[in-house]
Amino acid sequence: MDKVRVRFAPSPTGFLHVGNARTALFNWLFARQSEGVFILRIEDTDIKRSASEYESRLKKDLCWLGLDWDEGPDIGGRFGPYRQSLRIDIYRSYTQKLLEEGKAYYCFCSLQELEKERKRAISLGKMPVYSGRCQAISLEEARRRVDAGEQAAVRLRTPEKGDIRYNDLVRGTLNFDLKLIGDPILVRSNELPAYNYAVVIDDSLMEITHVIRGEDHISNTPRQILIYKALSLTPPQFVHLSLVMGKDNTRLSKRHGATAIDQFEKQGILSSSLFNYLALLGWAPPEGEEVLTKNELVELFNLKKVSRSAAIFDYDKLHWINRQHIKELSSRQKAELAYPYLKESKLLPEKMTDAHWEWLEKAVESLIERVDRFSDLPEQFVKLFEFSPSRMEDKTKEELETDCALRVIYLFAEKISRLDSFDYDKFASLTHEIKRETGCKGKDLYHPLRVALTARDSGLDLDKFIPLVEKGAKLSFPKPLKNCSQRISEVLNFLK
RNA sequence: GCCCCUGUCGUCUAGCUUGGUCUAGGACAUCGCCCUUUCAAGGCGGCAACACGGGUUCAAAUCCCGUCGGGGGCGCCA
Repeated sequence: MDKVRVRFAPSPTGFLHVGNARTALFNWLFARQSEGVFILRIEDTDIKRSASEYESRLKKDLCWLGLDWDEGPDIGGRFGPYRQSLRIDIYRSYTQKLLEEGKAYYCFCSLQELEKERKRAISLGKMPVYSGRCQAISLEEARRRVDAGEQAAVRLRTPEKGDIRYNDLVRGTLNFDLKLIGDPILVRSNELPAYNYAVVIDDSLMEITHVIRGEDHISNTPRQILIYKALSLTPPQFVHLSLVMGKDNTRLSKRHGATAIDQFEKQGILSSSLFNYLALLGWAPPEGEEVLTKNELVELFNLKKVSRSAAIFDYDKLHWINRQHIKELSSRQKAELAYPYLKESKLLPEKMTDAHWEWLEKAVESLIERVDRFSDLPEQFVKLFEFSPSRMEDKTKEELETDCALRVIYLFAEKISRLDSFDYDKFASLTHEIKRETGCKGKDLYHPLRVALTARDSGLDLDKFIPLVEKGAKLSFPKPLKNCSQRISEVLNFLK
């Protein structure tokens, strides 16, 4: 079998979004697992909408996701250039050939005329198809008119009867009636190639073996096959992927949540998590194990097993997968990933000492399991830094005012004031004494202490909380961390 | 409107090619229980689907036909 060559061919008219990214990812996965070549080609023939900022954003996002290309703009390759705007001469030479052979013809119809015909066809309940009116104009006459400055597009002359069928790797045989396909535009009157034409020439010249793209291209495929035929070229294997939808079953868009790839990055979704989730959208691993690394996915992926029906993007599952991937990180990695969010929230200083990092590693290790993205971490850290008995909820405050609670807290305050240092071991022995002296135990003993130390009725285990607060109190933070003894005396003041 | 694609738990899916092993499996979400001084995490368990109607067959999620639903396309956009 020939070496697999696939391509991702975005037009630089917007950011890389989930749908495109998944198409790119499936192409990449297929290329890597078959030890083939993954090509990036920029389809920038729509000069009005294309912009180079988008191209660099696209490339940046692909890199972040870990989709590296073997041939493409900037890095080049044997089949360049990889930007369509640089290939205009190539298309032009093919056009001349088609025109001479009579396989294509100039069309002088105005946009208004065409629009009118289209509307009429629809109102008659028919598929709008170009009438073929300009087919009769001879090449000599057409050239004369073009030289005289008349605007003309170039159309492919297609057969009127019969059908076009092709095999789609995930959908099987697809059949299209030629009566419903008009003569497609090859070259627009501004002399730039139309999408269907440029794609065929590029895919063929770049020796693409498999065209893996979105389902929205299914109906372009017969037109493209017609172009391959006119050019005496062999079409590649086509693979049409179903589309990605939002919760309400409409095409995924901003109102469903994040859709641009860099938004996920900003939220603290690991690229390995998005990669993993995207691969699972429309495909399932044979053994059912869903949390997978890039390498495992390359190994297990099977293009033929891709689902034919549209899939809804599920943020919950993405988040769950992200959690699983975060767990695999080392403490240091977690801390480094968490830091920017915490610095941004003014919880951590600009300059971090070794002691800060050591503390942060422990803090993140304890708190990360309560969130599924790094962007949610600051609100967990706030619970550590913020201690204000006066802002306690009434319900929580009441829990402090029971008989047992009051006795426990006062006794604890008295005992802690006699210590010059505090840690969890000391906490354990104090509570042991308090239990003996007050007779309060279990929840009656621990819960008041939790509330007194945190001003909240839920949170970290105290064996994690106490060391964090005690060690943190010795470090400098934008907003200082109070130690246990400070906290208890504030609560006492508050209760008076 | 016309053409094309598609239809298994709320969601992603396994099973469908080669009917029986499917009282339809897994995962997310949800609910409950356990663990636990709280919350979270974790462990265990529950709820929950073959779109509908006809065939074919001893037997259909699996094959055939129809209906309905969802999506896409119908550009000198890509």
